[in-house]
Amino acid sequence: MRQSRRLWAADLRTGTELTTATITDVAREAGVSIKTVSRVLNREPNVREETREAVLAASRALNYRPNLSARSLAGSRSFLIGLFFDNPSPAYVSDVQRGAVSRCRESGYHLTIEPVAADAVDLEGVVEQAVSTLRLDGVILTPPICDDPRVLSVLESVGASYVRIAPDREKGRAAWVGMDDRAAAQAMTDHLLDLGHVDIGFVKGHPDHGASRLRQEGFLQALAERGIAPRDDRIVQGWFSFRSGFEAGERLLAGADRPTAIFASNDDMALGVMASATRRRIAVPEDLSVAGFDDTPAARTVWPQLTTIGQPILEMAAVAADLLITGEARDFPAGHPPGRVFDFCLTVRDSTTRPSR
Amino acid sequence: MRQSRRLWAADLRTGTELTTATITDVAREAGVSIKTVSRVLNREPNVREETREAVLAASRALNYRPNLSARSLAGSRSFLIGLFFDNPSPAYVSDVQRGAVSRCRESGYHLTIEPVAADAVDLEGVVEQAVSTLRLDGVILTPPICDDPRVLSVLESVGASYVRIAPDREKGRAAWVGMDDRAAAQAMTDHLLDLGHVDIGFVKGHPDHGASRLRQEGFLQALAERGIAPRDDRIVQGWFSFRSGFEAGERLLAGADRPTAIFASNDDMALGVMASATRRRIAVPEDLSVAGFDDTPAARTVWPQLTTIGQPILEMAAVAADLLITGEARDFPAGHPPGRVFDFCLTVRDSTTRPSR
DNA sequence: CTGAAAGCGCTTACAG
DNA sequence: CTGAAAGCGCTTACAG
Repeated sequence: MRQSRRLWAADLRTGTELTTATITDVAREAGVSIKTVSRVLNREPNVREETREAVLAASRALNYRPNLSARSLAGSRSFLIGLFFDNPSPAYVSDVQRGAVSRCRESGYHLTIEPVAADAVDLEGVVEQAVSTLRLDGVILTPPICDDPRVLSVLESVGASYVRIAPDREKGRAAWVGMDDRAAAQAMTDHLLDLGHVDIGFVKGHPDHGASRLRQEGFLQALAERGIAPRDDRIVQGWFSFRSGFEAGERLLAGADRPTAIFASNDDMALGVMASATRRRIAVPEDLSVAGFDDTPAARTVWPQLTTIGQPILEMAAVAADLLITGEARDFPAGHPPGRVFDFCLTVRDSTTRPSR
Repeated sequence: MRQSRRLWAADLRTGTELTTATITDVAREAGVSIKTVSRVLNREPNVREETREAVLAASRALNYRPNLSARSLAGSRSFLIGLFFDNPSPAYVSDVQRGAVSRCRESGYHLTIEPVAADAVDLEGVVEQAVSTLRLDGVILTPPICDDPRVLSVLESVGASYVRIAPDREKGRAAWVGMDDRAAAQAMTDHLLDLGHVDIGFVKGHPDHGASRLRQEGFLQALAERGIAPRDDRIVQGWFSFRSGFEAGERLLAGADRPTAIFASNDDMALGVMASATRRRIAVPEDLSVAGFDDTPAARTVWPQLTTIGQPILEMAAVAADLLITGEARDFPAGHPPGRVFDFCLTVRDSTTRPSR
């Protein structure tokens, strides 16, 4: 039974398109078989240039849009990539989305999103359901989801290929993109040391995030290379939140014996440190240099603007999508998945300067 | 020809699932026809409870996941909703996504995203391409895309139903959800007046956004109701950016004749005003009360925390998805689409207090 | 309350 | 270089 009514004649008359042209319509218009249309659209070889042009012309004339459901059902690809995330930060997620979509568009792929809670009881269920019903061609994972063993296992069990952004462990398990957090933290510390600071406070990140450890290592490494012994009371635990940064600032800035600079493991905490300084009438950067990490939009939304570390998140996400689309994320020698380290960018703004004492 | 190999026996042996069960497998397992399985899964009536349970049991046993592509190709629904946005702000978009997805999950829908540039040359093309190839069941539009006549036209021409979030004009054209910007701005102004402020500065929003006009009207209305004549030099143009807020602050706070409170049309500008005050050693809130609008995360990431207006964005987005899923966004009397106004929330924090003079 | 048949719009595997 | 046939996994429309 024919289920949808075609109204080409009517369409031409009224100017309205109630239906969409199918591959059959294009084939008829071009005077070829649907297989040939399929060849042209999929850029398969062995099509005469003349035939090819006729198909393209017919396709354009009818404003043909291949039906993704049909392609997916018949073929092995769904042209859908899934992004699973548990909001590290809206700005970060936004960049990941834009980067991934830009690459997807080049190849006719689309991006579906699945915001999830890292501590959800049925996290695996949500992942499995989405991958199976949508037949996702690939999955992109951001921290901390990218390090959840349950998620990785379920993806592998259903045979889905995936790329991890900034994974912390088991990098030999699947494709990934990331940056060198340790080197970046070291570079920032060097920046402060170069300005003349020798007494630098450090606010640690959330203990569950692998990046926290690496950033601290980079900080200590930089000090060590200059022969500076770190003072235990200058290193304070934080949780990546504004409030934890504020509290760290209160501790580090109490009393006369205080550091001339503070390096916080992310921007939110750096803003907290700045707020604490403001409250104590300690001028930034004149009396205290403050540095962050991440280059969030907020880094430019404070006074003075924050010196921080930026990552090419758009590009990292685009490459993640690329690994999925090209199939590189699926086909790799066991234990040797493709991985790529991106450059960071040390952005010096107004919150750091030479020490006044 | 059979194209995919089924390896049930092997699966059982190895414990790996290389294939996914289909409706045929479930039907066989339950001893019914595929039509009956379809009925149960789609919650259609006329199925014996006993049969129904057998199907459900078989479905669970085989871990059956209906293939969305097949459902979409055969039926009239794709179970896909598209979200088109041009980043008003990452935090806003993030909330919209989470709200929409939460409602989608309840009904087995998924969300695809299409970040677009409002000034893109081929904006219509991107929209048309996505809607046609994905067979989107519905589209959600955020400002300023929701007011782009080209986008609305192309959606209507392909017969897509859509819901606009916070549209500014032609509300009779399609379904929408929104809030009362004027009433919210009036409430904020009343808050400042109630504290005892009579000389209040106002920073206008971006002239292209409908909300800007409404917020200014609310501000003026509140003053008018107390018989206070607005001073022209107390109203400054802004562009919703931190920098424009900072510059507005510099103008409003120069000299001794300055307002005791400033109401900025969004949080970013309010933060700019606060930065300007800090630079001028004007204490907030002691010497100057500052109020914002939007309740962005940054509102709590400053010192003092910002008094502002919050919107139930999650809920608004969930209702938008609901209107699409239930079909209410499609079937409505001409010129009378469903629309819903949500309550705002005046959140008083630390940046506003009684005037000191 | 249940099912057999046809069809959705593509791709795959072959044949020529 | 091109095409006819079969099939992907569902829903629709109909019959009983």
